[in-house]
Amino acid sequence: MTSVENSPLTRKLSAFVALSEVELAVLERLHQRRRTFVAGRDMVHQGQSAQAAYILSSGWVCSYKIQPDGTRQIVDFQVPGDFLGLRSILLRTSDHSFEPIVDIEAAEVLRVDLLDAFAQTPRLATAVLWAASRDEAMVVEHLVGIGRRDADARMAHFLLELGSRLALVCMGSKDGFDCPLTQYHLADTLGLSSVHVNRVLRQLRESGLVTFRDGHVTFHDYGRLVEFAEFDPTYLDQTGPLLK
Amino acid sequence: MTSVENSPLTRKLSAFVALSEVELAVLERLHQRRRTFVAGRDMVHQGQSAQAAYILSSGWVCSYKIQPDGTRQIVDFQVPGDFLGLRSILLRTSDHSFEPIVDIEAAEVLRVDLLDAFAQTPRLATAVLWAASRDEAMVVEHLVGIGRRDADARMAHFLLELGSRLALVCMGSKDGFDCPLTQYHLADTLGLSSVHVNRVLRQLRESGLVTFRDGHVTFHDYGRLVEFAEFDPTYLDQTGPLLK
DNA sequence: ACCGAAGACTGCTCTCGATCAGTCCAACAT
DNA sequence: ATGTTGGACTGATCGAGAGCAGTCTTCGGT
Repeated sequence: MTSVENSPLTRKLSAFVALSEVELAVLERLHQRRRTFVAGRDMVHQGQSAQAAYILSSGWVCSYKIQPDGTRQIVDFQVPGDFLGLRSILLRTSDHSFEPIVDIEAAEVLRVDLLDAFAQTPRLATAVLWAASRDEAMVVEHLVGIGRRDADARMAHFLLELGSRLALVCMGSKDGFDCPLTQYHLADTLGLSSVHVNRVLRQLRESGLVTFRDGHVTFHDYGRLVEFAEFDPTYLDQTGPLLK
Repeated sequence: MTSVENSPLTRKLSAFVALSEVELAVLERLHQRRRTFVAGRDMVHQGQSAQAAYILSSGWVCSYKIQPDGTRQIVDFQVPGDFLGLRSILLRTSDHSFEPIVDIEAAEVLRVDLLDAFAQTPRLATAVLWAASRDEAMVVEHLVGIGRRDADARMAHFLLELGSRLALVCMGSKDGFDCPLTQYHLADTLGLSSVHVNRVLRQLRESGLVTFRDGHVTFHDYGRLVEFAEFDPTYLDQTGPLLK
Protein backbone atom coordinates (compact mmCIF):
# COMPACT_ATOMS: atom_id res chain seq x y z
CA MET A 1 0.00 0.00 0.00
CA THR A 2 2.67 2.54 0.95
CA SER A 3 5.20 3.43 -1.70
CA VAL A 4 7.98 2.30 0.59
CA GLU A 5 7.14 -1.33 0.10
CA ASN A 6 8.53 -1.04 -3.38
CA SER A 7 11.39 1.33 -2.62
CA PRO A 8 14.83 0.07 -3.62
CA LEU A 9 16.02 0.17 -0.01
CA THR A 10 13.17 -2.06 1.10
CA ARG A 11 13.90 -4.48 -1.69
CA LYS A 12 17.54 -4.59 -0.70
CA LEU A 13 17.00 -5.07 3.02
CA SER A 14 14.47 -7.79 2.28
CA ALA A 15 17.35 -9.86 0.97
CA PHE A 16 18.55 -9.96 4.56
CA VAL A 17 15.45 -10.00 6.78
CA ALA A 18 11.72 -10.13 6.25
CA LEU A 19 10.46 -6.73 7.37
CA SER A 20 7.32 -6.42 9.51
CA GLU A 21 4.54 -3.81 9.16
CA VAL A 22 6.07 -1.78 11.97
CA GLU A 23 9.49 -1.84 10.44
CA LEU A 24 8.11 -0.80 7.08
CA ALA A 25 6.39 2.12 8.79
CA VAL A 26 9.61 3.25 10.44
CA LEU A 27 11.36 2.92 7.11
CA GLU A 28 8.60 5.01 5.57
CA ARG A 29 9.23 7.76 8.10
CA LEU A 30 12.94 7.83 7.25
CA HIS A 31 11.98 8.71 3.69
CA GLN A 32 10.19 11.91 4.69
CA ARG A 33 12.75 14.59 3.91
CA ARG A 34 12.96 14.24 0.14
CA ARG A 35 15.70 16.10 -1.73
CA THR A 36 16.90 16.34 -5.31
CA PHE A 37 20.42 17.09 -6.49
CA VAL A 38 21.68 17.90 -9.97
CA ALA A 39 24.34 15.92 -11.79
CA GLY A 40 27.94 17.04 -11.37
CA ARG A 41 27.56 19.34 -8.39
CA ASP A 42 29.03 17.85 -5.18
CA MET A 43 26.51 17.09 -2.43
CA VAL A 44 29.14 16.84 0.29
CA HIS A 45 32.70 17.98 -0.08
CA GLN A 46 35.64 16.36 1.65
CA GLY A 47 36.76 18.27 4.72
CA GLN A 48 33.33 19.64 5.61
CA SER A 49 31.52 18.21 8.60
CA ALA A 50 28.70 15.93 7.55
CA GLN A 51 25.48 16.51 9.39
CA ALA A 52 23.28 14.04 7.54
CA ALA A 53 23.23 10.84 5.57
CA TYR A 54 21.01 10.08 2.57
CA ILE A 55 19.06 7.15 1.18
CA LEU A 56 19.33 7.19 -2.59
CA SER A 57 16.01 6.51 -4.30
CA SER A 58 16.87 7.20 -7.94
CA GLY A 59 20.00 7.96 -9.94
CA TRP A 60 23.67 7.16 -9.38
CA VAL A 61 26.22 8.86 -7.10
CA CYS A 62 29.95 8.34 -6.72
CA SER A 63 32.03 8.89 -3.60
CA TYR A 64 35.64 9.84 -4.16
CA LYS A 65 38.76 11.37 -2.69
CA ILE A 66 40.89 14.00 -4.38
CA GLN A 67 44.65 13.75 -3.89
CA PRO A 68 46.84 16.83 -3.38
CA ASP A 69 48.23 16.27 -6.88
CA GLY A 70 44.76 16.52 -8.38
CA THR A 71 44.17 12.89 -9.28
CA ARG A 72 40.99 11.43 -7.94
CA GLN A 73 40.15 7.98 -6.72
CA ILE A 74 36.53 6.90 -6.82
CA VAL A 75 35.94 4.71 -3.80
CA ASP A 76 32.44 3.49 -4.45
CA PHE A 77 29.25 4.07 -6.37
CA GLN A 78 25.82 4.37 -4.83
CA VAL A 79 22.84 3.04 -6.74
CA PRO A 80 19.17 3.22 -5.72
CA GLY A 81 18.61 1.68 -2.29
CA ASP A 82 22.08 2.54 -1.04
CA PHE A 83 22.96 4.66 1.95
CA LEU A 84 25.31 7.53 1.40
CA GLY A 85 27.48 9.13 4.05
CA LEU A 86 26.34 6.76 6.77
CA ARG A 87 29.85 6.39 8.09
CA SER A 88 30.80 10.04 8.06
CA ILE A 89 28.04 11.15 10.43
CA LEU A 90 30.12 9.73 13.26
CA LEU A 91 33.45 11.21 12.25
CA ARG A 92 34.03 14.87 12.86
CA THR A 93 34.74 15.66 9.22
CA SER A 94 33.78 13.90 6.02
CA ASP A 95 36.89 12.32 4.54
CA HIS A 96 35.52 12.22 1.03
CA SER A 97 33.17 13.87 -1.44
CA PHE A 98 29.91 12.79 -3.07
CA GLU A 99 29.01 13.68 -6.62
CA PRO A 100 25.74 12.80 -8.35
CA ILE A 101 26.49 11.28 -11.74
CA VAL A 102 23.00 12.04 -13.01
CA ASP A 103 20.19 14.05 -11.44
CA ILE A 104 19.13 12.17 -8.33
CA GLU A 105 16.42 11.88 -5.72
CA ALA A 106 17.35 11.06 -2.15
CA ALA A 107 15.87 11.12 1.34
CA GLU A 108 17.84 13.07 3.92
CA VAL A 109 18.36 11.20 7.19
CA LEU A 110 19.54 13.13 10.24
CA ARG A 111 21.65 11.44 12.88
CA VAL A 112 18.84 11.60 15.44
CA ASP A 113 16.27 10.18 12.98
CA LEU A 114 18.46 7.18 12.47
CA LEU A 115 19.16 6.62 16.15
CA ASP A 116 15.46 6.95 16.93
CA ALA A 117 14.59 4.44 14.25
CA PHE A 118 17.19 2.04 15.62
CA ALA A 119 15.82 2.39 19.15
CA GLN A 120 12.31 1.54 17.92
CA THR A 121 13.17 -1.49 15.83
CA PRO A 122 16.38 -3.34 16.62
CA ARG A 123 15.80 -5.64 13.65
CA LEU A 124 15.87 -2.69 11.32
CA ALA A 125 19.09 -1.53 12.99
CA THR A 126 20.63 -4.91 12.31
CA ALA A 127 19.47 -4.78 8.71
CA VAL A 128 20.98 -1.34 8.17
CA LEU A 129 24.23 -2.40 9.81
CA TRP A 130 24.18 -5.45 7.52
CA ALA A 131 23.96 -3.11 4.53
CA ALA A 132 26.81 -1.02 5.95
CA SER A 133 28.95 -4.12 6.49
CA ARG A 134 28.22 -5.19 2.94
CA ASP A 135 29.31 -1.77 1.65
CA GLU A 136 32.52 -2.06 3.59
CA ALA A 137 33.10 -5.55 2.20
CA MET A 138 32.76 -4.04 -1.28
CA VAL A 139 35.40 -1.44 -0.52
CA VAL A 140 37.70 -4.20 0.69
CA GLU A 141 37.08 -6.20 -2.46
CA HIS A 142 37.80 -3.07 -4.48
CA LEU A 143 41.09 -2.68 -2.61
CA VAL A 144 42.03 -6.26 -3.41
CA GLY A 145 41.12 -5.68 -7.05
CA ILE A 146 43.36 -2.64 -7.40
CA GLY A 147 46.20 -4.27 -5.50
CA ARG A 148 46.16 -7.71 -7.01
CA ARG A 149 44.24 -7.93 -10.29
CA ASP A 150 45.40 -6.80 -13.71
CA ALA A 151 43.45 -4.18 -15.64
CA ASP A 152 41.26 -6.63 -17.58
CA ALA A 153 40.21 -8.73 -14.61
CA ARG A 154 39.66 -5.54 -12.62
CA MET A 155 37.25 -4.18 -15.19
CA ALA A 156 35.41 -7.47 -15.60
CA HIS A 157 35.10 -7.89 -11.85
CA PHE A 158 33.83 -4.36 -11.40
CA LEU A 159 31.12 -4.73 -14.04
CA LEU A 160 30.00 -8.04 -12.55
CA GLU A 161 29.79 -6.54 -9.08
CA LEU A 162 27.72 -3.63 -10.35
CA GLY A 163 25.43 -6.10 -12.14
CA SER A 164 24.86 -8.10 -8.97
CA ARG A 165 24.17 -5.00 -6.91
CA LEU A 166 21.68 -3.72 -9.44
CA ALA A 167 19.99 -7.11 -9.70
CA LEU A 168 19.25 -6.87 -5.98
CA VAL A 169 17.07 -3.81 -6.66
CA CYS A 170 15.69 -5.20 -9.93
CA MET A 171 17.69 -2.91 -12.18
CA GLY A 172 19.84 -5.52 -13.87
CA SER A 173 20.14 -9.17 -14.80
CA LYS A 174 22.55 -11.70 -16.23
CA ASP A 175 22.04 -10.03 -19.60
CA GLY A 176 23.24 -6.59 -18.56
CA PHE A 177 22.13 -3.25 -17.15
CA ASP A 178 21.80 0.45 -17.95
CA CYS A 179 24.84 2.39 -16.83
CA PRO A 180 25.32 6.17 -16.91
CA LEU A 181 29.07 6.05 -16.24
CA THR A 182 31.69 7.41 -18.63
CA GLN A 183 35.03 5.80 -19.33
CA TYR A 184 36.56 8.51 -17.13
CA HIS A 185 34.53 7.25 -14.20
CA LEU A 186 35.83 3.75 -14.84
CA ALA A 187 39.40 5.06 -15.02
CA ASP A 188 39.11 6.94 -11.71
CA THR A 189 37.55 3.89 -10.11
CA LEU A 190 40.00 1.27 -11.27
CA GLY A 191 43.17 3.33 -10.97
CA LEU A 192 43.77 3.32 -14.74
CA SER A 193 44.15 6.02 -17.36
CA SER A 194 41.11 6.69 -19.50
CA VAL A 195 43.14 5.69 -22.53
CA HIS A 196 43.82 2.31 -21.07
CA VAL A 197 40.20 1.86 -20.00
CA ASN A 198 39.26 2.25 -23.62
CA ARG A 199 41.68 -0.45 -24.72
CA VAL A 200 40.56 -2.80 -21.96
CA LEU A 201 36.93 -2.38 -22.94
CA ARG A 202 37.80 -3.11 -26.55
CA GLN A 203 39.58 -6.31 -25.50
CA LEU A 204 36.66 -7.52 -23.43
CA ARG A 205 34.27 -6.70 -26.27
CA GLU A 206 36.40 -8.45 -28.89
CA SER A 207 36.70 -11.55 -26.69
CA GLY A 208 32.92 -11.70 -26.69
CA LEU A 209 32.66 -11.28 -22.92
CA VAL A 210 31.00 -7.94 -22.28
CA THR A 211 30.16 -4.70 -24.10
CA PHE A 212 30.13 -1.26 -22.50
CA ARG A 213 28.51 1.15 -24.95
CA ASP A 214 25.88 3.89 -25.22
CA GLY A 215 25.00 3.83 -21.56
CA HIS A 216 24.42 0.12 -21.48
CA VAL A 217 26.44 -2.87 -20.29
CA THR A 218 25.73 -6.15 -22.05
CA PHE A 219 27.01 -9.46 -20.74
CA HIS A 220 27.56 -11.70 -23.77
CA ASP A 221 28.76 -14.75 -21.90
CA TYR A 222 28.07 -14.41 -18.20
CA GLY A 223 29.63 -17.69 -17.18
CA ARG A 224 32.88 -17.13 -19.00
CA LEU A 225 33.09 -13.59 -17.69
CA VAL A 226 32.68 -14.78 -14.09
CA GLU A 227 35.46 -17.26 -14.66
CA PHE A 228 37.71 -14.71 -16.34
CA ALA A 229 37.26 -12.19 -13.52
CA GLU A 230 37.47 -14.85 -10.82
CA PHE A 231 34.30 -13.28 -9.49
CA ASP A 232 33.21 -14.86 -6.21
CA PRO A 233 30.15 -12.96 -4.98
CA THR A 234 30.26 -14.37 -1.46
CA TYR A 235 31.25 -10.99 -0.09
CA LEU A 236 28.02 -9.48 -1.38
CA ASP A 237 26.19 -11.84 0.97
CA GLN A 238 23.43 -12.47 -1.59
CA THR A 239 22.03 -15.87 -2.30
CA GLY A 240 23.70 -16.11 -5.67
CA PRO A 241 25.59 -14.08 -8.24
CA LEU A 242 22.36 -12.81 -9.78
CA LEU A 243 18.95 -13.49 -8.37
CA LYS A 244 17.17 -14.29 -11.58
CA MET B 1 41.54 0.65 39.91
CA THR B 2 40.40 -1.84 37.26
CA SER B 3 42.91 -2.87 34.67
CA VAL B 4 40.53 -1.72 31.96
CA GLU B 5 41.20 1.92 32.68
CA ASN B 6 44.63 1.45 31.16
CA SER B 7 43.69 -0.98 28.41
CA PRO B 8 44.59 0.13 24.89
CA LEU B 9 40.92 0.13 23.85
CA THR B 10 40.02 2.48 26.67
CA ARG B 11 42.86 4.78 25.74
CA LYS B 12 41.73 4.80 22.14
CA LEU B 13 38.05 5.43 22.81
CA SER B 14 39.00 8.20 25.23
CA ALA B 15 40.25 10.15 22.23
CA PHE B 16 36.61 10.32 21.16
CA VAL B 17 34.51 10.52 24.35
CA ALA B 18 35.20 10.76 28.06
CA LEU B 19 33.98 7.44 29.46
CA SER B 20 31.96 7.29 32.69
CA GLU B 21 32.32 4.76 35.51
CA VAL B 22 29.37 2.79 34.17
CA GLU B 23 30.79 2.69 30.67
CA LEU B 24 34.15 1.56 31.96
CA ALA B 25 32.40 -1.24 33.84
CA VAL B 26 30.59 -2.40 30.71
CA LEU B 27 33.87 -2.26 28.83
CA GLU B 28 35.46 -4.32 31.60
CA ARG B 29 32.80 -6.98 31.16
CA LEU B 30 33.51 -7.18 27.42
CA HIS B 31 37.08 -8.16 28.29
CA GLN B 32 36.06 -11.26 30.23
CA ARG B 33 36.64 -14.05 27.75
CA ARG B 34 40.42 -13.84 27.37
CA ARG B 35 42.11 -15.86 24.65
CA THR B 36 45.63 -16.25 23.31
CA PHE B 37 46.64 -17.16 19.76
CA VAL B 38 50.03 -18.13 18.40
CA ALA B 39 51.81 -16.31 15.58
CA GLY B 40 51.19 -17.52 12.07
CA ARG B 41 48.15 -19.71 12.64
CA ASP B 42 44.94 -18.15 11.25
CA MET B 43 42.34 -17.20 13.87
CA VAL B 44 39.51 -16.94 11.34
CA HIS B 45 39.67 -18.22 7.81
CA GLN B 46 37.87 -16.63 4.89
CA GLY B 47 34.70 -18.48 3.99
CA GLN B 48 33.91 -19.70 7.49
CA SER B 49 31.04 -18.11 9.33
CA ALA B 50 32.28 -15.76 12.00
CA GLN B 51 30.54 -16.13 15.30
CA ALA B 52 32.57 -13.70 17.35
CA ALA B 53 34.67 -10.56 17.24
CA TYR B 54 37.80 -9.85 19.30
CA ILE B 55 39.37 -6.93 21.09
CA LEU B 56 43.13 -7.11 20.68
CA SER B 57 45.01 -6.39 23.90
CA SER B 58 48.58 -7.21 22.91
CA GLY B 59 50.42 -8.14 19.73
CA TRP B 60 49.74 -7.47 16.06
CA VAL B 61 47.30 -9.13 13.68
CA CYS B 62 46.75 -8.73 9.95
CA SER B 63 43.53 -9.24 8.02
CA TYR B 64 43.89 -10.33 4.43
CA LYS B 65 42.24 -11.92 1.44
CA ILE B 66 43.75 -14.67 -0.68
CA GLN B 67 43.10 -14.54 -4.41
CA PRO B 68 42.36 -17.67 -6.44
CA ASP B 69 45.83 -17.28 -8.02
CA GLY B 70 47.47 -17.47 -4.61
CA THR B 71 48.52 -13.84 -4.20
CA ARG B 72 47.37 -12.23 -1.01
CA GLN B 73 46.29 -8.69 -0.25
CA ILE B 74 46.61 -7.52 3.32
CA VAL B 75 43.70 -5.20 3.97
CA ASP B 76 44.54 -3.88 7.39
CA PHE B 77 46.58 -4.44 10.52
CA GLN B 78 45.20 -4.57 14.01
CA VAL B 79 47.28 -3.21 16.87
CA PRO B 80 46.41 -3.24 20.58
CA GLY B 81 43.07 -1.57 21.22
CA ASP B 82 41.63 -2.48 17.84
CA PHE B 83 38.53 -4.52 17.15
CA LEU B 84 38.88 -7.49 14.90
CA GLY B 85 36.08 -9.06 12.88
CA LEU B 86 33.49 -6.55 14.05
CA ARG B 87 32.04 -6.23 10.59
CA SER B 88 31.88 -9.91 9.78
CA ILE B 89 29.60 -10.84 12.66
CA LEU B 90 26.72 -9.41 10.62
CA LEU B 91 27.59 -11.05 7.31
CA ARG B 92 26.79 -14.69 6.90
CA THR B 93 30.37 -15.67 6.10
CA SER B 94 33.67 -13.98 6.87
CA ASP B 95 35.05 -12.53 3.65
CA HIS B 96 38.64 -12.50 4.85
CA SER B 97 41.15 -14.18 7.14
CA PHE B 98 42.98 -13.06 10.28
CA GLU B 99 46.52 -14.04 11.06
CA PRO B 100 48.41 -13.11 14.23
CA ILE B 101 51.83 -11.73 13.29
CA VAL B 102 53.21 -12.42 16.74
CA ASP B 103 51.69 -14.29 19.70
CA ILE B 104 48.70 -12.26 20.81
CA GLU B 105 46.22 -11.79 23.62
CA ALA B 106 42.63 -10.88 22.80
CA ALA B 107 39.19 -10.79 24.40
CA GLU B 108 36.46 -12.68 22.61
CA VAL B 109 33.24 -10.72 22.16
CA LEU B 110 30.09 -12.57 21.16
CA ARG B 111 27.41 -10.88 19.11
CA VAL B 112 24.95 -10.84 22.01
CA ASP B 113 27.55 -9.43 24.43
CA LEU B 114 28.09 -6.53 22.11
CA LEU B 115 24.40 -5.87 21.52
CA ASP B 116 23.75 -6.04 25.27
CA ALA B 117 26.55 -3.60 25.95
CA PHE B 118 25.15 -1.25 23.31
CA ALA B 119 21.67 -1.44 24.81
CA GLN B 120 23.06 -0.52 28.24
CA THR B 121 25.23 2.41 27.23
CA PRO B 122 24.39 4.22 24.00
CA ARG B 123 27.45 6.42 24.40
CA LEU B 124 29.68 3.39 24.33
CA ALA B 125 27.85 2.18 21.23
CA THR B 126 28.60 5.49 19.56
CA ALA B 127 32.24 5.26 20.58
CA VAL B 128 32.59 1.75 19.18
CA LEU B 129 30.87 2.78 15.95
CA TRP B 130 33.26 5.73 15.81
CA ALA B 131 36.17 3.30 15.99
CA ALA B 132 34.57 1.15 13.28
CA SER B 133 34.06 4.22 11.06
CA ARG B 134 37.67 5.17 11.60
CA ASP B 135 38.80 1.68 10.59
CA GLU B 136 36.73 1.94 7.44
CA ALA B 137 38.21 5.35 6.68
CA MET B 138 41.64 3.74 6.92
CA VAL B 139 40.67 1.06 4.42
CA VAL B 140 39.45 3.80 2.08
CA GLU B 141 42.70 5.71 2.47
CA HIS B 142 44.57 2.48 1.80
CA LEU B 143 42.54 2.05 -1.39
CA VAL B 144 43.43 5.56 -2.49
CA GLY B 145 47.07 4.89 -1.71
CA ILE B 146 47.23 1.77 -3.86
CA GLY B 147 45.25 3.35 -6.67
CA ARG B 148 46.87 6.76 -6.82
CA ARG B 149 50.25 6.92 -5.07
CA ASP B 150 53.57 5.61 -6.35
CA ALA B 151 55.48 3.00 -4.39
CA ASP B 152 57.62 5.45 -2.39
CA ALA B 153 54.79 7.68 -1.27
CA ARG B 154 52.68 4.61 -0.52
CA MET B 155 55.32 3.21 1.82
CA ALA B 156 55.93 6.54 3.52
CA HIS B 157 52.22 7.11 3.99
CA PHE B 158 51.70 3.64 5.40
CA LEU B 159 54.47 4.01 7.97
CA LEU B 160 53.16 7.41 9.04
CA GLU B 161 49.65 6.05 9.47
CA LEU B 162 50.92 3.17 11.59
CA GLY B 163 52.89 5.62 13.70
CA SER B 164 49.82 7.75 14.34
CA ARG B 165 47.67 4.78 15.23
CA LEU B 166 50.27 3.49 17.67
CA ALA B 167 50.73 6.92 19.21
CA LEU B 168 47.05 6.83 20.13
CA VAL B 169 47.71 3.84 22.38
CA CYS B 170 51.08 5.14 23.56
CA MET B 171 53.17 2.71 21.54
CA GLY B 172 54.86 5.17 19.23
CA SER B 173 55.91 8.78 18.77
CA LYS B 174 57.34 11.18 16.20
CA ASP B 175 60.65 9.40 16.62
CA GLY B 176 59.43 5.96 15.60
CA PHE B 177 57.95 2.71 16.89
CA ASP B 178 58.64 -1.00 17.30
CA CYS B 179 57.29 -3.01 14.38
CA PRO B 180 57.22 -6.81 14.03
CA LEU B 181 56.38 -6.77 10.30
CA THR B 182 58.61 -8.31 7.63
CA GLN B 183 59.20 -6.85 4.19
CA TYR B 184 56.82 -9.53 2.89
CA HIS B 185 54.05 -8.07 4.99
CA LEU B 186 54.75 -4.65 3.55
CA ALA B 187 54.70 -6.09 0.02
CA ASP B 188 51.36 -7.83 0.54
CA THR B 189 49.95 -4.66 2.05
CA LEU B 190 51.08 -2.17 -0.54
CA GLY B 191 50.54 -4.33 -3.62
CA LEU B 192 54.27 -4.49 -4.40
CA SER B 193 56.77 -7.31 -4.80
CA SER B 194 59.03 -7.95 -1.84
CA VAL B 195 61.99 -7.12 -4.08
CA HIS B 196 60.60 -3.71 -4.79
CA VAL B 197 59.75 -3.11 -1.14
CA ASN B 198 63.39 -3.60 -0.38
CA ARG B 199 64.46 -1.01 -2.94
CA VAL B 200 61.85 1.48 -1.76
CA LEU B 201 63.00 1.12 1.84
CA ARG B 202 66.59 1.71 0.78
CA GLN B 203 65.58 4.87 -1.06
CA LEU B 204 63.69 6.26 1.92
CA ARG B 205 66.60 5.41 4.20
CA GLU B 206 69.19 7.00 1.90
CA SER B 207 67.11 10.17 1.58
CA GLY B 208 67.27 10.45 5.37
CA LEU B 209 63.50 10.17 5.81
CA VAL B 210 62.82 6.90 7.62
CA THR B 211 64.56 3.64 8.48
CA PHE B 212 62.85 0.24 8.73
CA ARG B 213 65.28 -2.19 10.30
CA ASP B 214 65.58 -4.85 13.00
CA GLY B 215 61.96 -4.63 14.04
CA HIS B 216 62.04 -0.90 14.50
CA VAL B 217 60.86 2.07 12.43
CA THR B 218 62.79 5.30 12.96
CA PHE B 219 61.52 8.63 11.62
CA HIS B 220 64.60 10.73 10.84
CA ASP B 221 62.80 13.82 9.62
CA TYR B 222 59.13 13.63 10.50
CA GLY B 223 58.14 16.90 8.87
CA ARG B 224 59.81 16.16 5.56
CA LEU B 225 58.34 12.66 5.54
CA VAL B 226 54.81 14.01 6.07
CA GLU B 227 55.36 16.39 3.17
CA PHE B 228 56.82 13.69 0.95
CA ALA B 229 53.94 11.28 1.61
CA GLU B 230 51.33 14.04 1.43
CA PHE B 231 50.09 12.62 4.70
CA ASP B 232 46.92 14.36 5.88
CA PRO B 233 45.77 12.60 9.05
CA THR B 234 42.28 14.14 9.06
CA TYR B 235 40.76 10.78 8.24
CA LEU B 236 42.14 9.33 11.48
CA ASP B 237 39.96 11.83 13.32
CA GLN B 238 42.63 12.48 15.93
CA THR B 239 43.51 15.92 17.17
CA GLY B 240 46.79 16.00 15.30
CA PRO B 241 49.22 13.80 13.41
CA LEU B 242 50.76 12.61 16.67
CA LEU B 243 49.49 13.50 20.09
CA LYS B 244 52.81 14.26 21.74
C1' DA C 1 80.53 -26.88 14.77
C1' DC C 2 77.40 -27.59 11.35
C1' DC C 3 73.02 -27.37 8.88
C1' DG C 4 68.82 -25.34 7.31
C1' DA C 5 65.50 -21.76 7.00
C1' DA C 6 64.00 -16.79 7.03
C1' DG C 7 64.61 -12.60 5.92
C1' DA C 8 67.22 -8.86 3.73
C1' DC C 9 69.32 -7.49 -0.27
C1' DT C 10 71.10 -7.00 -5.53
C1' DG C 11 71.41 -6.99 -10.79
C1' DC C 12 69.17 -7.93 -15.03
C1' DT C 13 65.35 -8.27 -18.22
C1' DC C 14 60.80 -7.51 -19.64
C1' DT C 15 55.87 -6.23 -19.35
C1' DC C 16 51.95 -3.60 -18.22
C1' DG C 17 49.99 0.44 -18.29
C1' DA C 18 50.99 5.75 -18.27
C1' DT C 19 51.66 9.67 -21.08
C1' DC C 20 51.66 12.34 -25.20
C1' DA C 21 49.53 13.84 -29.11
C1' DG C 22 46.40 13.50 -31.58
C1' DT C 23 41.41 11.97 -34.60
C1' DC C 24 36.51 11.10 -34.96
C1' DC C 25 31.73 11.63 -33.90
C1' DA C 26 27.36 13.36 -31.88
C1' DA C 27 24.91 16.85 -29.40
C1' DC C 28 24.13 21.42 -28.72
C1' DA C 29 24.51 26.48 -29.15
C1' DT C 30 24.98 30.70 -32.06
C1' DA D 1 25.94 25.78 -41.32
C1' DT D 2 29.41 26.38 -38.25
C1' DG D 3 31.91 26.35 -34.12
C1' DT D 4 32.28 24.16 -29.56
C1' DT D 5 32.38 20.69 -26.21
C1' DG D 6 32.47 15.99 -24.22
C1' DG D 7 33.18 11.44 -24.81
C1' DA D 8 35.15 7.52 -27.41
C1' DC D 9 39.01 5.93 -29.64
C1' DT D 10 44.14 5.09 -31.69
C1' DG D 11 49.30 4.72 -32.28
C1' DA D 12 53.88 5.55 -30.49
C1' DT D 13 57.02 6.06 -26.76
C1' DC D 14 58.58 5.55 -22.06
C1' DG D 15 59.02 4.24 -17.27
C1' DA D 16 57.72 2.01 -12.80
C1' DG D 17 57.71 -2.00 -10.91
C1' DA D 18 57.36 -7.28 -11.68
C1' DG D 19 59.81 -11.57 -12.15
C1' DC D 20 63.81 -14.31 -12.04
C1' DA D 21 67.83 -15.96 -10.13
C1' DG D 22 70.65 -15.55 -7.26
C1' DT D 23 73.92 -13.99 -2.53
C1' DC D 24 74.63 -12.85 2.34
C1' DT D 25 73.56 -12.83 7.16
C1' DT D 26 71.42 -14.24 11.34
C1' DC D 27 69.49 -17.40 14.27
C1' DG D 28 67.67 -21.60 16.15
C1' DG D 29 68.15 -26.66 16.20
C1' DT D 30 70.97 -30.96 16.78
